[in-house]
Amino acid sequence: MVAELGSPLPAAPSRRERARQATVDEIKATAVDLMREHATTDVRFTDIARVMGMTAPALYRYFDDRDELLSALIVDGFDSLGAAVGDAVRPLDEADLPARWSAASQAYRAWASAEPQMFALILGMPVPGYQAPEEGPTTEAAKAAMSQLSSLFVAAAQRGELRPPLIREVSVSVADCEKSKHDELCDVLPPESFQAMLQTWAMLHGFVSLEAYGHFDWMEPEARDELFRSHMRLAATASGLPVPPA
Amino acid sequence: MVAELGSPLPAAPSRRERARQATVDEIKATAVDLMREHATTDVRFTDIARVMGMTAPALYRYFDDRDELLSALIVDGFDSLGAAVGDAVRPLDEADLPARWSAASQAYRAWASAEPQMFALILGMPVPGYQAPEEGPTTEAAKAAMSQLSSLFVAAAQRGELRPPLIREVSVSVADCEKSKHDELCDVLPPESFQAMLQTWAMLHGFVSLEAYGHFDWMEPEARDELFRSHMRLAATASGLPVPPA
DNA sequence: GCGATACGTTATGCCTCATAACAAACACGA
DNA sequence: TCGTGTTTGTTATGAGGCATAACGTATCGC
Repeated sequence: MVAELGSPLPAAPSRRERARQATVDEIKATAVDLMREHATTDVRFTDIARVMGMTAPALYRYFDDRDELLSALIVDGFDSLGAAVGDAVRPLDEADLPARWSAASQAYRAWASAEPQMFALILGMPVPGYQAPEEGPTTEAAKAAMSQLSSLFVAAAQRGELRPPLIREVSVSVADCEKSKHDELCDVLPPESFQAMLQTWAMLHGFVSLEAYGHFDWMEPEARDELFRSHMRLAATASGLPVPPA
Repeated sequence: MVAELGSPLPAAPSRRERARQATVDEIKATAVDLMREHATTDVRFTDIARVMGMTAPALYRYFDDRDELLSALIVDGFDSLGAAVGDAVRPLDEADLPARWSAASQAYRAWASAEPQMFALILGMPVPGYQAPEEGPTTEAAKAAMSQLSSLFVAAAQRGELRPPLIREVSVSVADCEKSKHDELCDVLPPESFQAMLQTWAMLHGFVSLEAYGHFDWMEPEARDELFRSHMRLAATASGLPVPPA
């Protein structure tokens, strides 16, 4: 034993544990592939196992039942969405808030359009068997994903670039804000800006939902792109986020 | 035969036809009840039949398969949504466009919150087996429901009360408008207003989706109500619809 | 009333979820 | 190196849903 100092390492992953984790990952990846392929959130253990060259009951060694797999996919979905937005924003100049907002919203949109099933899974109708556990892992993941958006408002506020929103009447109080589990916002953001952030999310989500579910299919892609850009320009204008000078 | 003049009557509904129609209606109503009860769009023929005191195979006399029942429910859903909005707007003063917009959006929201499953069915992720037939009955129904919203824009335009929208850069052309199958709009509405209408729909839909699927549950109902009102005020302001003086 | 049609039943086949019982592979200490 | 217990896979089995088939029975129109 050379490494007496092994204690800081978080539970050295044994060979078996790594293999198990790889299988878990493969199951989830296969499930997502099948969802994409069949354009549905309905995924069959049978199919996953067949693609993986296994039999269905083997999957129960890794997930107690279909709902548990679904929960795991939801967590991953939030992570993936949050990561997509984060990756899009990170390389940009911290001072260029319009660019960051544009990139963030485009990433949200692109993720949803690329993976409409995952999008439906995490932000659409709650799945039958699955109910979000109070304070469970999915709640945490959701918070992390959403904070990618809220951090833009915080940054704008801290830089003094956050204008008051178009709609001033405050209907969401500080108490409401705290219930949203994003405590860090409530101190920094004036209530009317927190409210504007929710409205911005609603605007973004509305467009992205309609598009991801095919309700804008009648439009040419270029027109959709332009419509989205103008929609986000409107969102920024209305919420007090900095907008590009042009 | 007293009624020789029967010909204008549209195919006198025979006793049998009425009974059949009643059964069809009961099946659909039972399906909707079960969807509501189980909070899912997944409905079992077995359950429907059990509730109705029948056996499952009997339902196949009325619907070829589950998808056909689903399609029928989708058509009904659009009709119901359109009717809900229409009923809310109809009694109001035709000149009071702010009130009509407020009532229409509230009706849209109330319908979705009362029947989140139906809402998901018609405007959420397309259901696995079901694909919207080109020019099929669901398309027509969808058009009718959406025209409840667009008619507000038309009315405003015809009364000369439609302001130019906040966002002027036109990204949706007349050609795009015509592809939306709402031909009557494209002559009356300037392109920027058609674009604004789409954005208004996206705003409305975004809020309503998030709320219907429980993502605003952390807010008090009163705060949600107020947030919605301010969101719709913003939508009207941004799109050029008349807003209440206050 | 009688023939045709519509409606509902039971019986059946196939598929999926899920569990049980069993077999092979592996890890690890004596 | 070998043996023992754990992990991971298999096949076998049962419950339940979709869908069809085959078969009575009620109802409608003439």
